[in-house]
Amino acid sequence: MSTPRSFVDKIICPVRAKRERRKEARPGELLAAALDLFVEKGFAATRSEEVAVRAGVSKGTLFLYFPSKEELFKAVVMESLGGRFTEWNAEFEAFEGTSAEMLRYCMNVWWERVGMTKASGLTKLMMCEGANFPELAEFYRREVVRPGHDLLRRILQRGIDRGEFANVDIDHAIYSVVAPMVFLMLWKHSAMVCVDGVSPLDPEKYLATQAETVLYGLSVRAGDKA
Amino acid sequence: MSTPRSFVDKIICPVRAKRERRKEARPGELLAAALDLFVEKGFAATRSEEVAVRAGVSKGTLFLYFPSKEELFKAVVMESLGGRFTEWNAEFEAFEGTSAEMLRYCMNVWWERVGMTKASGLTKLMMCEGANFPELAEFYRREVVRPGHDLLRRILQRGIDRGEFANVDIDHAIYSVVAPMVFLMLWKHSAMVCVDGVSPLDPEKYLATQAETVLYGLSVRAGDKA
Amino acid sequence: MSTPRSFVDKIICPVRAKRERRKEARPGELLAAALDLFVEKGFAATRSEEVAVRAGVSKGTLFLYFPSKEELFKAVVMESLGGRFTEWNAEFEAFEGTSAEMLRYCMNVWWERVGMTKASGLTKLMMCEGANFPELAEFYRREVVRPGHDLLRRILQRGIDRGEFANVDIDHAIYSVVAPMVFLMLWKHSAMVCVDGVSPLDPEKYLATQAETVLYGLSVRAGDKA
Amino acid sequence: MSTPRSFVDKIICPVRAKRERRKEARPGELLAAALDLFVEKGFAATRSEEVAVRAGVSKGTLFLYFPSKEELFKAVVMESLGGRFTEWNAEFEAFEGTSAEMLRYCMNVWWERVGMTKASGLTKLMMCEGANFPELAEFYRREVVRPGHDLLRRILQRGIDRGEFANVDIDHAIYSVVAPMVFLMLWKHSAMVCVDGVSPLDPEKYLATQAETVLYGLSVRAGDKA
DNA sequence: AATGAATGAGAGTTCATTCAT
DNA sequence: CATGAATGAACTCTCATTCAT
Repeated sequence: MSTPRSFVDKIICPVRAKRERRKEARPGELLAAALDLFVEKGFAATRSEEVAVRAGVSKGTLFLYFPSKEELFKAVVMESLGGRFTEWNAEFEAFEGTSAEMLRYCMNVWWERVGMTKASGLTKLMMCEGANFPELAEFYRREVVRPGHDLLRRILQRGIDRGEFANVDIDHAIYSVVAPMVFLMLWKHSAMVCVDGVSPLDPEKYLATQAETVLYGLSVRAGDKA
Repeated sequence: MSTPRSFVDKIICPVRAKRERRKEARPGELLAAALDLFVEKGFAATRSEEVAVRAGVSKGTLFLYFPSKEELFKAVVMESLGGRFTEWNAEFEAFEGTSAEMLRYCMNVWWERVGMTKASGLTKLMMCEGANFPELAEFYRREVVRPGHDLLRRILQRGIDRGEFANVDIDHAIYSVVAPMVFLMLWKHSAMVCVDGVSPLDPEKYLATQAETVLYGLSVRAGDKA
Repeated sequence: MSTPRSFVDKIICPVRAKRERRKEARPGELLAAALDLFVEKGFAATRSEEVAVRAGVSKGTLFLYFPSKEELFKAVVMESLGGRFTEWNAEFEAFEGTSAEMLRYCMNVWWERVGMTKASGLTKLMMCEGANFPELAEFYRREVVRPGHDLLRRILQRGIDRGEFANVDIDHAIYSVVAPMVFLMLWKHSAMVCVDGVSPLDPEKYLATQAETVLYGLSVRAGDKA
Repeated sequence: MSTPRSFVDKIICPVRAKRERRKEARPGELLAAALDLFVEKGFAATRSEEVAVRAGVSKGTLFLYFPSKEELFKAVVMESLGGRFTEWNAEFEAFEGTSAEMLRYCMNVWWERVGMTKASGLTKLMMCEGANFPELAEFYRREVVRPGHDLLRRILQRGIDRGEFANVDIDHAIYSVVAPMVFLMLWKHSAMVCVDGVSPLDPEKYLATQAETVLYGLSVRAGDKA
């Protein structure tokens, strides 16, 4: 399908005539504007024209690059999340160290690259509007949720295979890792409704605590059967 | 179906003409239909006519009972949540037992009466769409969030006053109690996006664990007594 | 057609049981309420229910007495204007005095019975909304404009026949008499749009002046051919 | 057709792509269609879509140029009346001649530019529907009534200052001038209700007569000089 | 006779999408 | 490639009229 030249392209050809550069940059600017607005107002409430205006182009141009609002959203998801799993998978494939360190590292980089960025708003958005846009929900599950779970599964399996983790039910363990991440994303993007003041939650600390809790649950203790 | 009928509706007059009977039931039927649809599709995505049709009446009839979609939503919120606080407050006013028991009981009945019912979908809805409907968000904060926080504040204050709880920062403690509730509501209504199969989360167990964590944080330990 | 028991009926049977009296009075109360509201807000902008409420009955009752809003309006017109011409015609048939006195008297009683009453609002209403409700306009012309012109025509014809008035073109003369009346009605009911303060127009004086102007135009002067 | 094109529209660029040409013409076409329909049917009874269709576009296009029906009406008022006062004021600022001539000239050009054009229907409309649309009434008073009265006031004041007019109450004098204009507009647009045939009123003659009456009232006569 | 709950056509307005330029 | 004028289906809300009670 039509996901246009991604951020990767920018690295390939660094020098260009200004006009040409802008042209090449169009999709990226549109995706950035779309990400901003989708996160800020949701999918349904974001008007196509607003995206175009924020990207500095006209309404028509948006539809030149993305055949519909839904495809635009999918492209945003791929740019921000789905398209980065090959990179992330490779990074973790090459990881050397204990599986506990690997899991901690995973949660940390997740926070840096997703949790604390606008991209986390996309997950919140899908939780809010997924039911109204089944095709988007399915796409998100396929391109983000599944690869994410698979990555975690490989980390956990590595730990078990190496005898570092207890032989727990992996699906259940995945959820233990994912739950605090999801909670953080929701809290970050929706807290204003439920608390009057500012959220007194320190995400890094919260995440570190949850990581240790999970790791404790995964630890091989006396009496466990290998 | 499990939408709790309003107090008034329970006082039924057994013998009545058909038309009259329907009239008495209308607001309740409309509120039930609205709750269903708002929770299912969100506020913006729910069309007024759908609510009417699901309640078995025509578009116009809905506006006979509620002057606008926003007022309908407010009525749903009052029926399901806001209007029940006087009852709940009275119940807790009369509570006898330790403050720890009181807090545990609070979280349990919250789950039974809100968390596990459709009403929990309203909180999720507000977190998702609150930014797009500021008046509704303000209403929700005034009629649900504030009374809820006040109820918790009284429980915590009682514990502190009786020397059962440490002299912690109450606002912070309220958040500790509310956070897992909020998380559960969001999880329950959005899990389909984040997990492939059924969520392996056991809400009661999760809630019980969180309650004990909070209570541990509130416990008076040696060396405290600021 | 269904013009219901008119005001006349009230004179006929003065003593009645209270309940019965109210019943009999219904149409009159509805007509009074309708006149008020039509004059105040116009025909299209007056809601049927408002009329019913102001008359102290329910919406359904209104349609029991008048099959539609248009028929209600016609009944109001008949009650206030159209139905009074037989009485007025008889009164002028019996008039003794000069035709000039007759014309002055005509304009004076018009002011007392129509111009200064709410009924004058109906003429303004027809001028404003007549184009949108052709059937009402036709009805109004037939039942009010035509009889009114006929009455004036007879007065003028009497004056000419008796040699009191010059042998002018009667249709044109009718207009000379009607114009200031229409002007007064429009001014009375619409001035607020065109002047900031209160209208400084004294209707009686204005009318008297206009009457003398018209009479001067009708006067038989030297050189006129009889 | 005789709707006066706005100043801007007159500056036409003879060579242009068809689409572009249409776009330039759109607002004017819509305003012309709106003026027609508002005058013909009134504000409330004119449907937005009708205006669009008469201008040869679709419903949506209307709202591309005017954000609401009320704003459309205001634009029509400005195009036809409110926006022309700067031009008219300048014209009268430059007037040389007696103040009596000035007043006669004022009433004459008013008839040519407003009274006999469709624009006069807007005044009739405001008198009919002003009470139902208070914001429009206020706008009309501010943008049309007030500037009109101010223009007249300056003429009258000039006459008094130059000793050409008696030192009368100016507000009262303004009304004397305005009243026949208002009457003419109402008569013109509503005569079909009040007369069977064609109105035998000659507006120019009527206006000239009224002008002389007013001027007589303003004339400085022996014994005045308060 | 009287009620008022119910109806549904119709109004103003929005916005994703198309396409002539 | 880029534009932005144009479209029209869809949405919320109103109100004259009906009819079961």
